[in-house]
Amino acid sequence: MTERRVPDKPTLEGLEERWSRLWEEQGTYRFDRSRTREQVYAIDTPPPTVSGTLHVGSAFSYTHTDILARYQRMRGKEVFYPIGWDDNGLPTERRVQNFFGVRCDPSLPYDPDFTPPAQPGGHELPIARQNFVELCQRLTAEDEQVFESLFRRLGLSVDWRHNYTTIGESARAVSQRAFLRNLARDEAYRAEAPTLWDVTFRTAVAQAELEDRDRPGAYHRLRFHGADGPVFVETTRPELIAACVALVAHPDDARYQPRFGTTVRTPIFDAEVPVLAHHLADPDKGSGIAMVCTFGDTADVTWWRELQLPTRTVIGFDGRFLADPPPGIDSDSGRAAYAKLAGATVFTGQQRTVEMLRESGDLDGEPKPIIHPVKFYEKGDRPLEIVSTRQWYLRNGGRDLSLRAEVLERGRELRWHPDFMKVRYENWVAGLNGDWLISRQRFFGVPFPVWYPLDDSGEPIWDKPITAHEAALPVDPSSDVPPGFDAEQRGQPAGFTADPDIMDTWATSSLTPQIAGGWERDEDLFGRVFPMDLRPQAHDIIRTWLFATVVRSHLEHHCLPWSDVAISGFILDPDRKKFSKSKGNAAVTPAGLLDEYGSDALRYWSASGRLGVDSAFDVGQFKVGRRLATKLLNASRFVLGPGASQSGAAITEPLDRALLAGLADVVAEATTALDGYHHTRALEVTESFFWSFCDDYLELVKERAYGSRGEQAAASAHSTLTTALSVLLRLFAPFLAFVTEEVWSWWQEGSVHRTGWPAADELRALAGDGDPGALRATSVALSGVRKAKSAAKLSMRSDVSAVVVRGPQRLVDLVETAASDLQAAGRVGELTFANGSDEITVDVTL
RNA sequence: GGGCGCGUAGCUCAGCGGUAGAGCACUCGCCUUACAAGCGAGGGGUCGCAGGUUCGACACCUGCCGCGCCCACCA
Repeated sequence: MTERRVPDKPTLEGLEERWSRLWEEQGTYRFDRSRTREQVYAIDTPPPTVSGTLHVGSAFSYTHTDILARYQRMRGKEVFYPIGWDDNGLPTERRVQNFFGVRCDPSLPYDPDFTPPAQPGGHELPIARQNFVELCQRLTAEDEQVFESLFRRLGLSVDWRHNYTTIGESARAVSQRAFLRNLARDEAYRAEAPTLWDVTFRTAVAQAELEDRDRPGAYHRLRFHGADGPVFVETTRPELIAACVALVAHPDDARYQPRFGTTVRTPIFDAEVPVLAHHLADPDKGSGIAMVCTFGDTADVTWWRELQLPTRTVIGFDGRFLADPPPGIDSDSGRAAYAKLAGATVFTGQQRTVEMLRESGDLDGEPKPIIHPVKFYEKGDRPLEIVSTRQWYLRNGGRDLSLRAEVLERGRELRWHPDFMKVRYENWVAGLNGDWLISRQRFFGVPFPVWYPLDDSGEPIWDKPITAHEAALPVDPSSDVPPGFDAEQRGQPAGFTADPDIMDTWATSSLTPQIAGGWERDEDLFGRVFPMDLRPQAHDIIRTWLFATVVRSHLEHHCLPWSDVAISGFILDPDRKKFSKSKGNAAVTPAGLLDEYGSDALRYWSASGRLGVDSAFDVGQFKVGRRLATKLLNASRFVLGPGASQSGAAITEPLDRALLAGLADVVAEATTALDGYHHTRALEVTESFFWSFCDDYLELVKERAYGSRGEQAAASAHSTLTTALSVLLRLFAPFLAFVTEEVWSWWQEGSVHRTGWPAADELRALAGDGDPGALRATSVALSGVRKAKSAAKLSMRSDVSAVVVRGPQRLVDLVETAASDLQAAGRVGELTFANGSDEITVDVTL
């Protein structure tokens, strides 16, 4: 046995610093890339958005992943556990804007000597795109340091050498390469179409980034003028009358059947629009006839497309009314009315429109206030508009039903933990209403590796894009020159121009298995890790990250990107609302919690949350976790304390064998649970066994271990204690990474996290004929003795003159095998046994 | 409107066809050579409601109620 280094006063303080440093120095979690795919367990870790502070919910779910990683590593798998930072995209842009008080103005020239203002001023300072991107890189680099140190402190067993960022060179190259291949296979295409548009950020957004929010609105009942009398239409968006291109009612609606094929004139603007039939019109909504505008909502888009209506655009990219009226408004009165709206915001435009409607008498009655859902960009704070723009799309099954069936099938192939989360994927895919819009009119992201030739008058030829060579990736088309051109030809007639857009951040993060795995960069590595084993993530991004990753892998590799997905729940406020840091005291930030309770306590709290289940934040679990970790230190000190040198001795005592037999059952159950991704169950059975190990077994064998019954009986106890401790430490290791490593280091060589997971059959061999029931029954008897002392308000140390143990013969026999231990633990003078009722009871004579 | 999940002790949650469980909180004890940031003992629940299946239901089925979330072309 190796030398023991058991401290006199074991403590949790300082363990995190010490062990995270040693793990790094010793390369404990380094991936051994000589292993084959079959020997590897590869994890596609979510790259967190580095936007200042980590949410407790993230600490929660990242710990789930780490538990699985540590388990697989102990099972003998070589775990590929990289991590990345999601730094590209709008969150970073916003943070940079606020942090430095700047905004990106792409029309400005690059200033190589630019330094940001020391104090952000009252208004945002416009700076060049390149200067802006440099600030983004500078700030994210700082944020990433903070995140890395926090994750190390959490004890995540990632291999930090495989760190990547979504704005980094390899991520840009992978994103661009995958895009070029999509383009070559006609999976990516460029089209001009009505687009969901955020007027604050002035960018297109995708269906997956929408959310509904309830907002106040009002039904306005408008009078349209027809040859056969007025038609009344109810609308929440009267300001779009100028964009009206038709009225639609249901084909079966008798009220409007006579009108089909006729035209009416719009109020105020006096434009002529047809009355048409379409099955999507709902006779029960409003007056049963809807005003089709270009574009008020997605239903308008459907009608516009299916009824082949003209386009009358009134809202610009900035969310304001365009300067000139759309086609169709020809009368002087109509043009005059429009002039009152030109340049106004949507809100103001509505107010002015209502005023004009009142004046003209075309508002029937008063507006009826309602609360109704309005579509927002999830990161925006103004309602989305729909404008017609030219954008890049990626086919994802939104339009092509056979592709949709394929990606649905991929979803079914995937093993979901928990299984019911699969429904969200299927709901989402079934509800897709278009392909994936991947271009964004923003600045800090991966540019499209594409240029356009300019014709002789300097206009881009959009349908003849010039693509970069894969070998040149990553490229920045705004500074790099396309194949076959000179730099001087940029912007010149017959020259070229860069695609101005960047990719949606999900267009990059949907390729994390390829980025982390070295696709087309390190094919040897890629072959050892792809397709991966596990995608861990939360349920809010099933429709984005998970789905998009499945699509990219399906298109490029014709397979799933991973075999299993583990979905973590959310952490909610104690009042069941979504957790908000703003309520905030520092103790609910991960750093604050780590300061107060330590990593193992935080890991314990995380581990007690099942996959897929949202849980209320409860500081109680932190206390329990910390107590467990402390208990582990103290119990280990006893097990490894003086006299504990006879490990390896024969385990002869029935009680000892009973303990090991029970532990074998625990190992079996924990193993099954973890194999099935039920980490909470594994922790629960281990923890419960451990507490009874401490409270009952340890107390029962204490005297014997001190030598009260001679060397052989003591040796049996010590051998059992050290064997059990070794097993328990390994069962706890995935959960309590620090304290188990600390105790392991007192008496073992190497890291507990690189030792083998315990085997139930080896323990059973040691346990021989041991019966777990013997320990259970003896514990019940001991408890009876304690109860008698407690009722008499005596110390547990006080002597008892006589005890009779009664119960069914079989159980009494089992207790009798541990008679001396029971006698010693209970300080019982005379111990006798008798047949009795159907359970163990004790008669105590104090 | 459709779907998913949840509703068990004051709180956070396990359980699951055979007489209700844990931790926290609470009460009462105990300085006990691993641990007083500890240990021992105890009180506390008609398992959301109503039907049904069954010898037996907290568990299975049906319907309701409540909470949360996802999805939906929401004029």
